[in-house]
Amino acid sequence: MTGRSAACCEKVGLKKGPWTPEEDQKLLAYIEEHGHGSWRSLPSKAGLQRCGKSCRLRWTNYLRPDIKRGKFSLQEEQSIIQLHALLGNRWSAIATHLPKRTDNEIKNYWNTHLKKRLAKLGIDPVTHKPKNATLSSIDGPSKNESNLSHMAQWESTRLEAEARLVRDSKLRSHSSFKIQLTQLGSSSSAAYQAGPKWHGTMWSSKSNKVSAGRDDSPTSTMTFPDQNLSLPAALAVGLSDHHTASNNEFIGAGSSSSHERSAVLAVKEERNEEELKSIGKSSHFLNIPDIVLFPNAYHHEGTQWKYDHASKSAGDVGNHAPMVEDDNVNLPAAGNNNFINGFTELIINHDPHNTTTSSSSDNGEWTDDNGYGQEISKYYWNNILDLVNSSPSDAPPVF
DNA sequence: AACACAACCAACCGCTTCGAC
DNA sequence: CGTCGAAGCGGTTGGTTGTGT
Repeated sequence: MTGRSAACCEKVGLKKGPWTPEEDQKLLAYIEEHGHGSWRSLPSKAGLQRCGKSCRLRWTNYLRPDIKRGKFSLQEEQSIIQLHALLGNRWSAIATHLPKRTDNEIKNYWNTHLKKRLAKLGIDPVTHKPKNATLSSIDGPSKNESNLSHMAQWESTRLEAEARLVRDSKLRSHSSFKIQLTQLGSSSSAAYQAGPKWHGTMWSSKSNKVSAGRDDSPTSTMTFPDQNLSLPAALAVGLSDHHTASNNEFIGAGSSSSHERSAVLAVKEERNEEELKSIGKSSHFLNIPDIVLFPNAYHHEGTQWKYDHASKSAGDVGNHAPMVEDDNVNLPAAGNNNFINGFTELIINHDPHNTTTSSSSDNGEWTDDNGYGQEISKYYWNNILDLVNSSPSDAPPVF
């Protein structure tokens, strides 16, 4: 960017640059007593020689009391990576899933740490796919990959909607509202019966809880004709005062393709603030295998791979340990995740548990020569999609 | 000790979106 | 419906700090 012309700070005498402790104190004291009100008028009232915008940024990115500072935890890193895979550079949306972290902080952390780490692993930080992957056939993307992509799109939409919910909940601090999805027909609808993998893990527990008292409002199905899969939809929610308003309004989920699918969402305002807060929690802490992100943190002991916390570091990506499945390694475990297992089987036509044959190339990139790249991609995207499924047991349903 | 380079991150700019009028 | 101000958002900059030579 060239030639900064601070449009909002054109007024002569307004200070720019780093904030001093005295300025921080003035801003804090004023907001604690009066709230921020109008940012434009705040600086003069607070005795600050700053523009309102600068004050707002300082408050939202640094001074706010609910901000957590300091190192990002492994779980936070995983969440950022996986949410980024779904949402892209929508930092504010990502931030809503990481409590007490600002979008600015997440963005900085991504640009300075995570993006580089993924690049070193041979994963394109934009597409989140192995750079040299040959996952697509010569004729183009496979059906499975296509479906995976579609699902990722849906989840992206849904997560964005969640982010909006969380944002809106903050704006509605004095009003409670509830959201309720209703389903087309009943839980015995064709869509709902389509597959135990979808039904049982990805949606049913959540949608069942919120569908009590359902009315006859239409709901959606998402269908993958190739696999005879359909999803109970309730996938996307855009909820804000002016966008959703009345009961049972169609929100407009989904959009994209010629694929046979439809989504209708019925929403009822009936969600209290605590529920909304929990939405923030519900999608945290996803599981990209540590061994992928921190291969040097693992070492072999006998027949097992062990995790060494001291060895884990951002730069620790040079030597790759083999991908193994072990209690000590954070991989999706067989049998404890119906959806992931089922979906994995759907997209990759071989034993999903056989992850022991792998290697890396000399330049440190994951290779596809013997399936390593595929394995990583599989786990990567499985875990991204597992996001939906990762609600802690104490968290109320998202939908 | 001095310098060069890299990494980090707070703060900035400008575009977009939203809401009031 | 159009206009305008405020706020939100993402990309980028540049000062500071850390590390290597």
